[in-house]
Amino acid sequence: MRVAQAPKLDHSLAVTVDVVLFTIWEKKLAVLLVRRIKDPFSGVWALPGGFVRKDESVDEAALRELQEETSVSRVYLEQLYTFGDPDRDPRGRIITVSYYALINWENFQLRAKADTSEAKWFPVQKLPKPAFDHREIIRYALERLQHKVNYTTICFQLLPKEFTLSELQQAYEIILHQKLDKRNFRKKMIQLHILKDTGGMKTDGGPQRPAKLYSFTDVRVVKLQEKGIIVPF
Amino acid sequence: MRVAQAPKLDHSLAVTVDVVLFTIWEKKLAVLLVRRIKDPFSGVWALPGGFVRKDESVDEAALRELQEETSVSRVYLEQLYTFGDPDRDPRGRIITVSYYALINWENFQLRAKADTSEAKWFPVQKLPKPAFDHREIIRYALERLQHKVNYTTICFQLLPKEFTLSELQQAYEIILHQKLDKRNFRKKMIQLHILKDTGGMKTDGGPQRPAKLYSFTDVRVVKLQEKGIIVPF
DNA sequence: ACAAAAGTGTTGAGAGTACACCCATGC
DNA sequence: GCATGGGTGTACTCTCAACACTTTTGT
Repeated sequence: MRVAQAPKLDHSLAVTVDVVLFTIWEKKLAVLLVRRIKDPFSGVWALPGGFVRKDESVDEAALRELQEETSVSRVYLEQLYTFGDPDRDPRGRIITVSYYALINWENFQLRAKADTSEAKWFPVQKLPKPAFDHREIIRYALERLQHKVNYTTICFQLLPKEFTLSELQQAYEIILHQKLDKRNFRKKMIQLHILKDTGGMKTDGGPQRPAKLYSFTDVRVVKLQEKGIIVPF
Repeated sequence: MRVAQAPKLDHSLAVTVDVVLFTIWEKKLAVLLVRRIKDPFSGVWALPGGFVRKDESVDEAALRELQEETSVSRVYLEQLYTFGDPDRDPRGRIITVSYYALINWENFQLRAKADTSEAKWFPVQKLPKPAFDHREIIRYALERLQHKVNYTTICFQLLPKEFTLSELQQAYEIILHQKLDKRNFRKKMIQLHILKDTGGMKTDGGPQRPAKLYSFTDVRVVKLQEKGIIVPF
C-alpha cells in the first residue's frame, strides 16, 4: 500500500550507520577503525560506516558496511543509539545510527576496500583520537557490552566454537576489566546449563594439564536473568 | 569547522521522531495517541511525532513534538530505538527515531494543535490498532520501562512531588503488572535511602488512617543497582 | 623433579521471600 | 462500632563471596 505522497516540506537529511566492531585480540578488547582518505577527516581514524541507501533498511546498511570492510559473514550485530546533533559532522547535517558487533578473532579477515586506505584493530584502552563523535559512540558501545555480558550469552560471540573454561573466564575478565574468582566462575557457568562438554581436550603444547573443551548449547544470544551472570554492577 | 562538502550521491532520507508518552491514568498505565487527519492514515490513531528539522538535534525534535501536543515543560525523555525498514511507512522512505517519556498525570494538560484533531490516553492493555509500526514501538517502550523501573528511580517521574508509600507501590504494580508484598516493598524502598519523609500526611477524605507523605531525595533519575529494586526478571 | 595451568568444596554473610495483626480515621 | 487502607517484624531460604590445595602434563 505504498502511496505517492511526499511530505510537503523538504525534510530530508543524510543518515549514516557506524559500526563498533569488537574482538578479543592479543588478550585485549579491541575495536576496528579505518583511516579515512576522502573528506576533511582524511588521514583520521574512524569507525567503519557509510550512508544508508534508499532501498535498504538501516540494519541492512550496517551489515553491508561491515561486510565491505571485513569479510565476515555471521556476526552478532545490534543497534546502539542514534546520534543526531546538528554539529556532529562538519560535512553537514548527518544523523548516524550506531551499531556494535562482535566477532571471533579466528574466523576473521580484513578486506581491501577502495575508499579506505587502511583498517586496524585498536585496544579500547589505547584508542587514537577518532573522527567526529566516534569516541563517544565507542564509549557507549563498551558500556552496553559490559552490561550485556552480565545477563546474556553475548560473550560467546567472541569465542570460537570450542573453548576451555579458562578461555571463557578470560573473555569475561577482559571485557569487564577485572579479575574473577576461578571456582565461583566455573560453578556459575555450569549451573546455568548453557555449556556442553564436547568430550575433546585442548593441549596447547604448554607444560600443563590439558583442559576440557566446551561448546554452547544455544547458538543464539539468549537472556538469562536480570541478576547478573558474573558481576553485579 | 563546518565545511561545505556534500556527499556526492544524494543520500538524503526523511527522518521523524515518535514519542511514546506514558502516564498513570485511572490506575492504569496509559499511552497518549493522536488521531491523524492528513495522510493515508487519516482517522487512525498514532504516536505523537513529526519530522526532524535541519537545524535541531533529534532530541530537540522529540521534545518539540511532545510540547506541541501537550503543554508539559519538564518531562523525562529517553531515546528508545531507530526503526528503519524501507516499508514501514507507506508515504515513502521514512526512518523514525523513537523516544519514550513519562509524566505525572496531575501536572498535565492537553494542547489543541492544528494538524491533529484529537489526542487521547489509552491504557496499554487496550490500545486501538495504531498507524505504521507504532504498535511495535509501544511494545518496545513498555519493555524498556518495565526493565528500567527495576534498577533506576525512573518510576518517580510518574508521581507528584509528594506521595504515599502505597501510591508508590501502586505505580510499581501497575507498570510491572503484578502484585507486590507491602512489607517487603516498604522495607526495600526505605533501605535504598532515596525517600525523604516530608512530615506531611495525606488524608484523602476516606475513612482510614492518614498516610505519611514522602518525596525523593534526588530529582534526577539515578541508577541504583543491577539486581533489581523490586522484581528480578 | 619442577613449572605451569586445570580442576575441585565448604563456609559464613547478606539479601530475598513469605507471612498476620494492630492502628488511625470517617461515617 | 465498623469499614477502610496505613503501618509494622521475624524466620527461613537461597545466593554470593571468600578462600587453598591436588592433578596432569611437557620439558
